[in-house]
Amino acid sequence: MPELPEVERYRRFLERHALGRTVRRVVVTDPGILRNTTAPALDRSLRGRTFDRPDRHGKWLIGWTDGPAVLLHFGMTGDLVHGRDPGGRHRHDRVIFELSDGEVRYRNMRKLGGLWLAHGPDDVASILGPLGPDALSVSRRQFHDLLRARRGQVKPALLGQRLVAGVGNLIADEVLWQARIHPARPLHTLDETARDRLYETMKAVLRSAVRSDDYVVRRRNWLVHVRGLPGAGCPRCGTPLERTQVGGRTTYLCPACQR
DNA sequence: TCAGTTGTTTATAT
DNA sequence: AATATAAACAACTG
Repeated sequence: MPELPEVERYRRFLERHALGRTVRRVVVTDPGILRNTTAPALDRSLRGRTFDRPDRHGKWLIGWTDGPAVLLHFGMTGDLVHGRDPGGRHRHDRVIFELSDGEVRYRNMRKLGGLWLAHGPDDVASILGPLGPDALSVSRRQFHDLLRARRGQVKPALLGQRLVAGVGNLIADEVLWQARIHPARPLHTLDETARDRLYETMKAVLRSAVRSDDYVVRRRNWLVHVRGLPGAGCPRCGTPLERTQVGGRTTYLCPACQR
C-alpha cells in the first residue's frame, strides 16, 4: 500500500488517534521490526510521553512526542490501525502503542521498513538519510533545479527519493502516463515544456490521491485502476498496455500515448 | 513449485 | 561522483 498518499493518510490517522494522548505501554510482538532500539528501551523511552502533531516526509512518518520521536517506514505492506480491544489485534501487528485512550497498532506483514527511535531533529535527519524535498510540497523552482542536476531515465529519477521523496512505483507510472512521458526516457531529452508537465502532473496526481481514501479503486480513469488486470487497455485510447521493466521495477505504460 | 509483490539497502560494475 | 543492475530482506498470494 504505502506510497506518499497512504503515508499521508497514516499521518492524519496518527494525529486523530494519538495527538495529545499519553503512552501507557508499548507492546512489541516481533522485535525483528525494531531497527535501532529494543523492546524494553522503546517502552522505557515512550511510557508516560505524550504525542505531538506528527510529520511526514516522503514515505516516512515521524511521530513526535514530548520525549523521543517514533519513526515509521511501511515498506510495501505496512499499515496503521486503531483499536480498543487487545483481542482485536492481528498477527502482523508488530508494535502496539497502548494509549490513554485506545491503542494504535503498527502492522507490517513482510517487515520491509520498520520502526526507529530518534532523540531530536538531528537524529531524525540522520535516520531518514539523504532524501529530496517532499514530493507534495516541492516548489516548481526547486523541482526544476534538482531535475537539471540529474541524469539517467525519468522513472528511476522519480523513484530514487533523492530528487523528491514519496513517489513509489504505482504513482511513478501514473504520473508518467498522465504526463504522456515514456518511463525510460532519458532526462536530457525532456524540454522545458515536458519538465513542467511532469511537475504539474506529479503534484496533481498526489493532491488527488491524498484526497481519496482509495485512489486505486476510485480514480476510475487512472492507470492504477486497470494496471495489472489481464488484457487491460489504456484508459485514454484503449491501446493494450505494455508491461515492462524500467529501473528494475515492473512498469506499465501505453505504447501509443507515451513515446 | 514458482512467480510476483505499492520499498529500501548493499554490493558490484560501469 | 552518479548511475545501473541484481540480490537480499521477508511473508505471503495465486
